[in-house]
Amino acid sequence: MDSRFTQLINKLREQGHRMTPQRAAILKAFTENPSHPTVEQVYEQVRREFPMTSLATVYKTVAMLKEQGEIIEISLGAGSSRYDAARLEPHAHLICTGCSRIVDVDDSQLAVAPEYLAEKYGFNLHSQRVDYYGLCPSCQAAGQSQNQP
Amino acid sequence: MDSRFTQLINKLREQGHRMTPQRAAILKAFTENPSHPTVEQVYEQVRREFPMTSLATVYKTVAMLKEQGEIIEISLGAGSSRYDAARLEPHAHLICTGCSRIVDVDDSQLAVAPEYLAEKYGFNLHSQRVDYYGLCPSCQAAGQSQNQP
DNA sequence: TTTCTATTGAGAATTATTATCCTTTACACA
DNA sequence: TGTGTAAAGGATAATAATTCTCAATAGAAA
Repeated sequence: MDSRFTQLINKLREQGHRMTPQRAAILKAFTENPSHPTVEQVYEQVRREFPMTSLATVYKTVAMLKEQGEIIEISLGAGSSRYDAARLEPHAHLICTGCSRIVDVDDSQLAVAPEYLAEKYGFNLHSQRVDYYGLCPSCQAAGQSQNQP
Repeated sequence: MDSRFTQLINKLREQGHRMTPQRAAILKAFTENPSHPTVEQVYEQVRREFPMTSLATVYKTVAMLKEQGEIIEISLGAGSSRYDAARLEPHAHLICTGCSRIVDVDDSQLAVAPEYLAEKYGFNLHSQRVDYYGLCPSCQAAGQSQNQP
């Protein structure tokens, strides 16, 4: 079974997108980083291998992935957006308001009722976002104050 | 029983916050507008009554309300954040990716498992965000394309 | 009233993201 | 293996949202 990275490369190629070394490195960075990185973080990572890469290229790649529904944007209101391209199956996030850590949560209990809502309100749903905000164990221990999301 | 607006005014007063006419108007605009307005929209509304009000004042008020946990920010990645200060009870949103309309959803089925997660992952949760993205009935009828959130 | 300090207003500054525009290059096809 | 062409890249300017700054104003407690 192919990795998410390989699958994504193939899918994009089939759709007629060109595969440049920069683009492949960006895709690799996004799909293989489980910490929900920012554009800036991916940019730094890619630059270690391709030092001439432009930040604009990372943004353009993100825009393309969004169009394809292959990346999920987690915008927290303040600072840069975080991205989740490692996994597409619907899942929830635990977001620490102390240190901004984002933890993925897989739980059958969480994938609730989109089809029920679709019927009740007439919406045709295509994606979802379920985030819980709070303090992670280490920030609780450190006695961090709770900033709002 | 007092309105959300009145309750909020009282709570803030008790906490030692001063109540200026601008601030009261901003609070009223946020708490009594059910359409999840942006800062800019509240600013426009408040200016009709107090034309000298500054946009910065609205932002400062939002920051204060965030600190108090009295407003929920819905940042959509592109454009301005939307705010929900009309109701604090946990509820979900149906967000139309065609016209950006945000519909509140009250449903017991949706308030899932925070305490369960808190235990499992050791997080101390204080708020949540449950958003479903899709097309509202009128955008479906209009054949709008589905932009990602 | 007076005093004290939170709050305001106006605009500058900052930050993230998008747009521009010219160059480079992936890739289909000869 | 070349070649044409349009997609993609790079550098930087532009835009948009939000935050900061600081002097002036005005709640509210005494």
